[in-house]
Parts: sequence; C-alpha cells; structure tokens
Amino acid sequence: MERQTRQREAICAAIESCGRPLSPAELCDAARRLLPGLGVATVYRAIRDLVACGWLRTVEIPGASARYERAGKPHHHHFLCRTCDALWEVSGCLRGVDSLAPAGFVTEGHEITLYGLCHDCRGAGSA
Amino acid sequence: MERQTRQREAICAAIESCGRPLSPAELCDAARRLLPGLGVATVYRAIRDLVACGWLRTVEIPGASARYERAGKPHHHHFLCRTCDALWEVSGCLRGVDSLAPAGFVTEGHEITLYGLCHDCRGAGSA
DNA sequence: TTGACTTTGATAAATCGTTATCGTATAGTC
DNA sequence: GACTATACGATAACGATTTATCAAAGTCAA
Repeated sequence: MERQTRQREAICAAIESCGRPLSPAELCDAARRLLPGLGVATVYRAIRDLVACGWLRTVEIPGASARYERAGKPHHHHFLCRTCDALWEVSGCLRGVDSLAPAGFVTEGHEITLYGLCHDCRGAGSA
Repeated sequence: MERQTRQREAICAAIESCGRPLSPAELCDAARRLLPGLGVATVYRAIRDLVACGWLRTVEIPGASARYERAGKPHHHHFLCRTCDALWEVSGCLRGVDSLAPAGFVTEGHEITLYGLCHDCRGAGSA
C-alpha cells in the first residue's frame, strides 16, 4: 500500500459507495464497474492490505464467507438476505447480550446476525 | 441409516455425551475414542443422515465451519472460545432481537454468537 | 524523461472441508 | 451358517476460495 493506483482507488471507491459489507467477489464486481479488467488477485491483495492498515474491517457471518466493511463505524450488526445473499447493516444493539454467557466465561465480544428477506427481495418474491 | 452399526453407535454416543456442538473433526476424534479406526467418511455420512432424519441440527457460526448438536433443544445460542475454538451452548435469548431489522425487511430468524474465553481456557491462560 | 521499484493481471497452484469411489467387512435375515 | 444388501475405511477427487508466480505495466522521485 505504498503507491496510489487506479486499481486501489477503484476498490476503495467501491467500498465507500456501496453502503454494505461486501464479499471479495462482490467487491471485485463492484470495482470492475469502475475499472474494467481489474484482476481478482489485486482485490485480494487490497483487502489484505486495507485490513492490515485498519481501513477495512472483516465481518464474519454464520454459514457464509467473510465480508468487508469500512472500519470505524459505531457498534452495529447485520442482516443476511436468504434470497440474494447480500449482507446489510443493522444499526443498534441490545442490552445484556454479553451477559448471556455462562458463569465462569469471559465475553469479549458478540455478533448478532438476522436472517430473512431484504427490502429488495421482499417485493420481488411474490408481489 | 438402515442398519445399526458400531460406528453409528459410537458417533451418536459421542454427540450425546459431549454436551456441546461439535465440528465434523471434533466428532470424528470423539467417536474414535470410543471406536478406534473410525473413518472420516463414515462420520460425514452419519452427519448427513442424522441431519436428514432430524436427529441432528446444524449450527452455523461466524468465521468457522459448521458444528452439529442434538436436535430438539429449546431456542438458545452459542459461545465460541477464541482459545480452544470450542463452541458452547448458551441458554436463553433476548427480547426484541428480530425487531432490530431495518424497516421493510422481513426477519425469519437470528443467530447470536458470543466470543471470548471459556471456563477451561480462562484459568489455563495466565493463572 | 529516465529508471528503480512497486503493482498489476493471468493463471497456476495451494488450501481446506467435504464427497465419491471401490474393494472389503458386517448386519440382519432366512 | 449362508447369503445379500448395506456400511465401512482408505484414499482420490472435488469445488470453492485464496495465495503464489512472474513477466509486463505503471508510479513517482529525481
């Protein structure tokens, strides 16, 4: 991450403009719309470097491979659409999540993932 | 799943006696303690069949491959130990989880996963 | 503009968990 | 006990994702 290249600009712009966490493949597609011909390896290299420097954050979700979102956002969670497989941001959290842990366990963090139909797929399905 | 074999007995016994969701590899190890020489393929076959017949349930967790637990338990969640990678059962849930979803989204279910140190690793680490 | 060094893109290859293959062993039935 | 279909174990193959390779292109300071 020492030089500014068109590829990295496209990748960062794709993340900034998308508004939801992206998988490597989604990010690759989105960045290719800005810079056709962009290679997969370049996307993976950028993800690695951007996560390393703290600009990007890894979002782990149950039953699917990781997505990436802009780091530094306030605490929030995610919604995975079962139809289009897109991951959406969910603002807020709940009180007492960490204290669900059994006695004797030390809770360092938590993930809440909702599943269902996103706004786009809800309408498209049957109406 | 038509015949009762020593292998399947060992696999089911391992699940029953363990008390927490197991990954295929963990299940294989546990069952091998009861029946040395048990093959990996047999474990995967048993998991497939036991899930299909409703005896076993798949537990998806963020950032790791699936675990399996005895089906039919009341609604609950899980705690993933960052040290030993074991998944533990967490009883209970919280009110209002599903209503965290943005307007226009249809929530069908949710997962809550806590991360930290389990009881065993808490003591082993530095004390 | 030059030139050293970094980054890129195409593709090969590593990885990892899971499944298929196939000859042998076993359960269950008669 | 004999028979037959099922299940087993070892291992090859698979699919999907991620990383390594390397020649060519691009960046940026001088």
